[in-house]
Amino acid sequence: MGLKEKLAGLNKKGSTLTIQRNAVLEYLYENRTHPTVEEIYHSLKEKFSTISKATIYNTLEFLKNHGLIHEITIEKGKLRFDYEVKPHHHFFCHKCKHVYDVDVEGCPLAEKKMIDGHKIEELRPYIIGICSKCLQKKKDSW
Amino acid sequence: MGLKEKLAGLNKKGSTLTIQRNAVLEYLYENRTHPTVEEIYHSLKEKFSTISKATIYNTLEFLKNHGLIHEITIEKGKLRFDYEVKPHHHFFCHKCKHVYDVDVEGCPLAEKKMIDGHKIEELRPYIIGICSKCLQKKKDSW
DNA sequence: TTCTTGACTTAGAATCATTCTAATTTTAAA
DNA sequence: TTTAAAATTAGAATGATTCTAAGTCAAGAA
Repeated sequence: MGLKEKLAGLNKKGSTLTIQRNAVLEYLYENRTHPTVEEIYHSLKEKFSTISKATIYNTLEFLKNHGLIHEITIEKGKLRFDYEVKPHHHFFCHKCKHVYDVDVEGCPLAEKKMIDGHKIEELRPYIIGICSKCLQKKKDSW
Repeated sequence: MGLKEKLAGLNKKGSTLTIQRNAVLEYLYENRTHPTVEEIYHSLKEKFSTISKATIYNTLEFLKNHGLIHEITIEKGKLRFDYEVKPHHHFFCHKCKHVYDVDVEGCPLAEKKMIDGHKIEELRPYIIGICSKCLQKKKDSW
């Protein structure tokens, strides 16, 4: 979904589109690197010197609850966020700590609404390993 | 894999089977509820009053690195651990914070060693939603 | 426009989870 | 036994997230 479309959805009764919320969503739109909260905060702080970390957290929670962004819990102890909400897999390299998007066809859960009587709201298919770049680095060092 | 089998594997050169490590592994064997670090610590503290949280963390890391247990990062901000290392899905209920085991047949990643040039070491297929019990509670309150 | 009310933002404190440190204890091997 | 390496311990330090209370802003009513 485009940025304008998402922003428009926020400007309805019950929710306010503030410059901070605009800035966070725009940052995620432009940075598809699955940034951490700290990265988002640090970058926005340059533009908006008074922006608070609490606002970053509140806004990310707000955007998540409106289904506009996804939370990623692939790395222990810290949150990352993703502008893309269409179902896709994430690959985490435990060497360089990068998160890669991966497309996997034929997931049997893709269209399911329920499993074992539980209501499915979101899929978080994570893959852990060593990424192609780090594999190459290792080869080079031989 | 049985508990004895896992314990035996630890008693080889390069690794020591201490009573603390024994206790942590045994706790996970007996408690398949995907406990948090705090839960493990709190419970073991009753048996071994001097056991340290650092030991819990060290031991969990040690057992994980030996492939005997799995780390679960399904809930933001805290680690959980699983005695079962055979591939299976986890369902997290964001109402009651329980983690359920779920079997999903036909995962296209099941046998894959590589994807997009990245080396796959571990799959963490997480599902988020509302569990059957919490759905029932909601119905009851109507 | 001005007023009012509720929603949002802010800075910093508080909390919670995890890691680090340095001292002590335990273990395995000589 | 003795010794050296490995493991454990208590508590401090760090890092991430949440909370708090005060101040600011925005949208609708008068």
